[in-house]
Amino acid sequence: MKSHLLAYSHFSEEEIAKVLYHFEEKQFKKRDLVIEAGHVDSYQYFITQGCVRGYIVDYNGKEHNIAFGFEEFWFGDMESFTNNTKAHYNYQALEDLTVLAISKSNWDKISNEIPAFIKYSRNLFRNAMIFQQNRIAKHLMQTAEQRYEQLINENPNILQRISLKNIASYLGVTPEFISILRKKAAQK
Amino acid sequence: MKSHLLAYSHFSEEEIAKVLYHFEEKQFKKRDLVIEAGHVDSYQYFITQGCVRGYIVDYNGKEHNIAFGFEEFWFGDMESFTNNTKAHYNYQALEDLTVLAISKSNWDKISNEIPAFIKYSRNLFRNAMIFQQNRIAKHLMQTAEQRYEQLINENPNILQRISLKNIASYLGVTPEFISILRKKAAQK
DNA sequence: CAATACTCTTGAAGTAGTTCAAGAAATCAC
DNA sequence: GTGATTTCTTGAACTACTTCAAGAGTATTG
Repeated sequence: MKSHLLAYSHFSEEEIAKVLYHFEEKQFKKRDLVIEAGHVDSYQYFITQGCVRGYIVDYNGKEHNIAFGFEEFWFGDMESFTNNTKAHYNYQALEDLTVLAISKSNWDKISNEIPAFIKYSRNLFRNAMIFQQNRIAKHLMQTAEQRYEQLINENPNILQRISLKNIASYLGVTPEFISILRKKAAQK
Repeated sequence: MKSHLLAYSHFSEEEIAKVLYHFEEKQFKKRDLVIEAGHVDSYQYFITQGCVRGYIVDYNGKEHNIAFGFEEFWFGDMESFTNNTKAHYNYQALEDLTVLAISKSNWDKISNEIPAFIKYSRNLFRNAMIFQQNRIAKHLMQTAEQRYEQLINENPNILQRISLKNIASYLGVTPEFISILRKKAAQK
């Protein structure tokens, strides 16, 4: 299962076993918080089943989704993980969730013992960086309507798993406005 | 000069020399394009003097700044560099510019020969990823006014080096609107 | 199988930010 | 140092998106 993903870099069989050995499987119920803002969280999580949303709460108590995660995605509060500081972001299970969790100490241990793992994580980070940069660019270039249409074109199944409200928050608009867009699209 | 930055990871003296050996210094005039969208660019650039803007051009021909770079910053079109595809972004010198450029082949060579370099680049990517994520979060949470004030509070010297127009584009608003905000702030 | 609580929609009124046009101030080029 | 170009400002009209309120539909809970 996980080895499939580890085709991201070049690992030997023993290395894969060694890596996998350092993960622990954890379960969460729908609506549970995996990571809570304000607390230090020294884990990274790899999703094997279910999905999550990452969000931040502003000074008015309003939530803003910054990311979704599905099967075979990594998530975690990277700043908290790296610097042992309090997490800025919350991560909540949107469905019953199974993850493989790895602690910072195990992460560092593997990094020191298995060079391919550093390469693997570097590739992960690089791809995440590219993704985020493209997301910012889209935000600057496109209207809410274009962002919504592109999102559902590129992820046709997302509507089955993520509520309109959460999609709206991710796109940076109100759910009401998405409703208006839908109506408009239906009339065409 | 560069060794200062290489304090990011642990390098021996020889390793630093070996790394530096693979860079070439390049000069650009103010307004020159270092990277041109639509062309493959297989370099990463480390700024020793000057500053740049990264931007993308939309279907209406409008430019949107996605990043600025100053001394001791890296920049490059990571997607083009990694996958040998055409760059999506342009990078333009905003002042006369001196960079240390490293080709993809030298980058890969160093990565294979010097494990500390992979660690170094992984840390760079990780920090970039955190930065971008925080930028997205700010965009979702804050008004243009808050984003502008935070930007100049955190980078008090930026106004001396970056034009209002370019700052506005980076923040995702029109220059006219920044003018309005300034007037409003001055009246307080 | 009610009761409660979310989710999505609709509409009317409001606001943050845009567009266009034009002028003043600063910078650049020769 | 003068003409040309670019930068910043101002104002008036406009629009993309928000807010608030209320109702219908769908899940979730005991």
